[in-house]
Amino acid sequence: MSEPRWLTGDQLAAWRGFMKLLQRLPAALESQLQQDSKLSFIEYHVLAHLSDQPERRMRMSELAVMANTELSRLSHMVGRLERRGFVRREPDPHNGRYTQAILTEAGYAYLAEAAPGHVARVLDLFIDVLDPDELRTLHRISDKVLARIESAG
Amino acid sequence: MSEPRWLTGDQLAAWRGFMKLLQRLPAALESQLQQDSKLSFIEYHVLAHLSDQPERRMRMSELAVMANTELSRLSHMVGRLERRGFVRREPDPHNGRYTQAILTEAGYAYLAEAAPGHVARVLDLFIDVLDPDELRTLHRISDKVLARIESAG
DNA sequence: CAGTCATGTTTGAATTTTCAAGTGACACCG
DNA sequence: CGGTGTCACTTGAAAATTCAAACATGACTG
Repeated sequence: MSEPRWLTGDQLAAWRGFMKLLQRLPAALESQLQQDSKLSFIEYHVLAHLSDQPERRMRMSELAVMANTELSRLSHMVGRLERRGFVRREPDPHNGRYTQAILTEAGYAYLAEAAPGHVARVLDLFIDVLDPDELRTLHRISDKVLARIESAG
Repeated sequence: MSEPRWLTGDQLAAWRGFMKLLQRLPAALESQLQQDSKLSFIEYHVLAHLSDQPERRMRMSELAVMANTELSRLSHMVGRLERRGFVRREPDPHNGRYTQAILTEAGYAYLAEAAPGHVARVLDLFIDVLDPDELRTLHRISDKVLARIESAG
């Protein structure tokens, strides 16, 4: 058994800061969405992804990937959004195994109302704080780490 | 009502990538901890912060700040850790309003088992993927965004 | 020194998420 | 075509989290 390797002081400080960000930024965005639109971060993104789609509809499993969530969680979540009238579900006419989630008119309207406030907060708390170079670096960092996560399984 | 501002293409791409990271990195770390040590990310950090403390004890409210969590959640969580024998609680002898969470011997031993695997994963998925310059930039980014979140309330 | 107040923490109920098992549609194999 | 299998999704129960209210201790006030 080899001596386990630990983080250097700089690495630890950077990691701690980043972890704090990991916790605080989503919380800050959630709180705005919750307050102004009674939506969670993920619910917002489910609606947003649907609205980007040609027919405002998408398979549950695709949607799960896009929203970075598990199918089961999505299924419960879409059930709730359905009860609110924002989404409805239909079996895919071409293949009954698939279910399509469809953004309703009411859902679209609701999203349109919620979006500007959310985007404003993303700009205010995140985008506008960073200079273009930092944003570029962060983008590269994200891709690198994500690639590593993929390959590590 | 002014035209709401939106993100540029580059900004959007960077934001999307970063959001994905925000979702995937904690999930990847959690899954290792869960698998190898039956601890959630936050539970691990609660134990870790306690172990860093002089007497391996800390007030609940301080601990909540360090672990970036709300007091209520922490209280439930410490209750669970207590049932597992890793932590115990005592009222602060100097001021009965405060509660101190105390890491037990068993909790310390358990953490000592869990730590190397977790650290190895942080190194593997995160630290080792980035060069020192990127890590420095990320550290600066984290501090800037966190400062903005603080000041925005 | 009783009464009110503020603060730190806990508690229980409601909501959400996770986990494991269940269901239904299609594909394939004999 | 009848099984058997697999895939996409749903469901229900268990676990965790959030939310609001309760509680306890000490501080301040008249």
